[in-house]
Amino acid sequence: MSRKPAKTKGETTRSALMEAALKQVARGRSFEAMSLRKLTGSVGIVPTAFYRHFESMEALGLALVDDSLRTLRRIMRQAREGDLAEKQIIRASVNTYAEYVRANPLHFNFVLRERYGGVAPLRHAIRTGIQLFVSELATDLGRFPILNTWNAADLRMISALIVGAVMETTELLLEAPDNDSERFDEIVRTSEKQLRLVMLAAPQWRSGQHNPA
Amino acid sequence: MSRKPAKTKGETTRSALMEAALKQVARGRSFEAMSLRKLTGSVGIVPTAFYRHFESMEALGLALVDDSLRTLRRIMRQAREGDLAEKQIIRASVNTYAEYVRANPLHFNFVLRERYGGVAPLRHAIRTGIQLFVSELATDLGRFPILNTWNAADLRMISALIVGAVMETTELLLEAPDNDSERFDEIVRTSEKQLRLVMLAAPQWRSGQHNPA
DNA sequence: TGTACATCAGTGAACGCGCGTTCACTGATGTAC
DNA sequence: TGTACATCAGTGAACGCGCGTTCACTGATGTAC
Repeated sequence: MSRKPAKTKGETTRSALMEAALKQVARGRSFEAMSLRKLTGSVGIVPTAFYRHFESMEALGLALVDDSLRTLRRIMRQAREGDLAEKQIIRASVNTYAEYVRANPLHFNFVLRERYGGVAPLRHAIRTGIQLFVSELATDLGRFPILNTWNAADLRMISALIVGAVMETTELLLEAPDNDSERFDEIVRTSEKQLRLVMLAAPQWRSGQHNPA
Repeated sequence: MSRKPAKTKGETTRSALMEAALKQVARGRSFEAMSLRKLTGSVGIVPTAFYRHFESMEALGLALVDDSLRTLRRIMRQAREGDLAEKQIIRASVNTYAEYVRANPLHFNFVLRERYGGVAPLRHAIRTGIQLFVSELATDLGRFPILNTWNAADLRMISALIVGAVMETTELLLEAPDNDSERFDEIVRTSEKQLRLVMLAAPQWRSGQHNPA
């Protein structure tokens, strides 16, 4: 027996509630419009039992944001530990990322949808999380040879451009039918091209060229 | 008296309902979670009078999508009629666009939010509309000297990259406080830089360079 | 210009329904000694 | 190992509330002649 034994009954119900909520969002329902009664019904408990696990729907939502952002942080860390010098770094990163999205569709979907959702605390937590990614990516990009002379503002600018493009790509990946691997490859190749294009410009960038201070 | 006389009472109530709904969405409420009773209450009519103007909430939503996409189409057309040869075309376009967003925040906000919303028909109508913009932009970009040798797939690729970046910019513009013109300028300048960066890469792009067929 | 009628926008009572939340309860599992 | 007690997850009745929608109505505005 390990020190982390099987989940207690309460823990499994708790995660069943979270998973059911993620699936509802993936089916198109916004978290704001989700009903506590339907949610508990779908995991086979009585409505009042919900409160054994969460103080409120909002608390459930914040737990989902936490989990989802943790998933995103994991792929960021993984990318950061990759080989900077690798020749095909863009292709490798895009491939890794796309596989990861396919492996964790519910978390990526939740973040993309609820970033614009109607529940303010969730929306703000997600926005803050994404802003953090943009900052971290900016720092990471600054370590690339072709970008290490860039100032902080420009690194953030290119970082925001990349994050925006990657979010659109993620959207497309999530929409693609699960079994359509041709569509999947097409999206991945387009995303790779977009990043290559952006990076192609980097060496000749001069920050103020048309915009002298 | 003109040939287009003052709106009838019904027409003003109808647009009051639409405007009130747009404002609710701008305040953070998602359209899916909006209540017919609160909406009618906010324009000073009884709930049942709603049906004098729309068959259902969904019909209201679709009317809002129509209006909002029309607003977007207007700015696209305006951009298309601009001078292609103009030296500072990127700066001019970004400035025009940003002013336009500031002048029509409710429509832009509605499109950005409900693109991910929970009401499927609205979401799909918006998605289709945006895809159309991407295609049109691709066509327009193909007329630029530095891009006129590009193939259709690559034009769509760069077009999607640009639309993604512009949507993120729009998001930032909508979030900025109305009176903070410094913040407004900062967002506009960053957007301009992003587009300049993308265009800087264009002349040396070779479609298959790391991806031979 | 006056009259008769149709259309239109809004009213208010009423309905059945699903909602979140309260409460006192039950029975299973875990812990102390 | 056995017993007593505490904790925990789930139950089910009950509540008051806001919801969308129905219906028959009213009174103002528009139209035909």
